[in-house]
Amino acid sequence: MGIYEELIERGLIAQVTNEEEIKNMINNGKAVFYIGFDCTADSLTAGHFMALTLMKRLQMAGNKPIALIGGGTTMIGDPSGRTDMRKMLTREDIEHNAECFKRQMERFIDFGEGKARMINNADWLLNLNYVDLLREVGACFSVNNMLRAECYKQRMEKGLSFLEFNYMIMQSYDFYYLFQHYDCNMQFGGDDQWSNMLGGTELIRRKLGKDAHAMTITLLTDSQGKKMGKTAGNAVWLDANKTSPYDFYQYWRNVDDADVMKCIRMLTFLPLEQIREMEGWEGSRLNQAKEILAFELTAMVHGEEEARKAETAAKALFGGGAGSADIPTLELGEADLVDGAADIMTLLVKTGLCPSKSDARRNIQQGGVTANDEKITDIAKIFPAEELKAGVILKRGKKSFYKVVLK
RNA sequence: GGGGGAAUUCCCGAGUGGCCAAAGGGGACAGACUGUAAAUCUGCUGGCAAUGCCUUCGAUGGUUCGAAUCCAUCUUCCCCCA
Repeated sequence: MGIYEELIERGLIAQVTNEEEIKNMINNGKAVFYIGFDCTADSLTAGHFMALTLMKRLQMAGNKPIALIGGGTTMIGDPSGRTDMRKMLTREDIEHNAECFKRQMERFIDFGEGKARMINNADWLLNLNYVDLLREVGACFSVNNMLRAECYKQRMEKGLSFLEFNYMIMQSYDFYYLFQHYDCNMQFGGDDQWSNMLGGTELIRRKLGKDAHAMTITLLTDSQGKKMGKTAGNAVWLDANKTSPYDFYQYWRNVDDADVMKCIRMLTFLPLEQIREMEGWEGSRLNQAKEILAFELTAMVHGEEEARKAETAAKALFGGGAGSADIPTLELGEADLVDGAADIMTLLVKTGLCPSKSDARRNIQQGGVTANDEKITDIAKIFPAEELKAGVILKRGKKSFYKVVLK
């Protein structure tokens, strides 16, 4: 079974320009492909994760990935899949973000000599001359066709700035540039990138008379059709400082029943035989699948050790016992005490379990707070120093907890 | 360039001088039920030294005892005409 067949079975491929040629190319390790990453934040997210694993899969099959950092395209902002314009980022922000991306990607992809490359499209896009560009590639694009592209269609309702309209041209130019300078013969991207990607193959055909390929990855959506990798509108980050390994683990541990197997198939590197066996799991047995999913992904992003810690912490907490050392801890000093003690609401806020005291009060009043497994009913509850020295485990709701220790 | 309309709390969206920290819905959070799932029901949803006080209805300035609401200027967006 070739890598192409594997990708199909895992449900990763959405659209391709030419199935036969692409299959041949990647099964034989002949592809030099790129995936673009726009650096709109200072960390990659779970949404990028699938693209990273795809790069890795293809790399393992002998193909050469190019991670294209969008230092230039981010200056414009991709309107695809957006109903409003992105906020404009400064050049410094973008450079900083690109640096962060680079560090994170190095964990997944082997950028060793001749194995993969990381390139920033700022290197060529930022120096383009407007008139030259218009003459060179502008002539190859039909506005009529561009407007027909799905990504612009939606925006025709809400408004689309000329700036964003040019995104497709920039992305196409990237492909054109990489094709010429790096022998890049294929582009990968999320399915929402399809029209932008076709722009590139079209440009290469017109300018150079050669064929280049494009292939899109199925977007990871949940059973309700929403993009996965977000909680309450916030991204799940790959950076441990922005989303702790424990939270990352919990995100996947908590996916819907309906979505587990899909996630395992699409995101993990478990062998297909093993996955096929799991397909039949139902009901509460799916909890096992969720544990596997969460562990596998956390291990990939944060390393096995962190994954194990997250797992034991979770098991200890949900299993009843609460003695694990691997749970997030807040260390207090004498200075944090008032009259040799600390009150519950302040602790809840200090640990970040509650965003404000008002919220802390609400949670207590609704019976959602426990300390060492004892329900707290008094919003004025005080913990004396001796108790804090031994360590107190605070829980807000079922899934958030923090250990507080007085040093 | 001309004309018309809009901006409200996490999101959608009511509110057109005091009864407005601002209806309703969605989401989020908590509780019950469960399998750390889904569905359902209940509560809750600006902050604080909390029967009160402070900050918030695009921005700034003004009118008024009192402004989300009225006026002026500005910003952004949408629609129509060119």
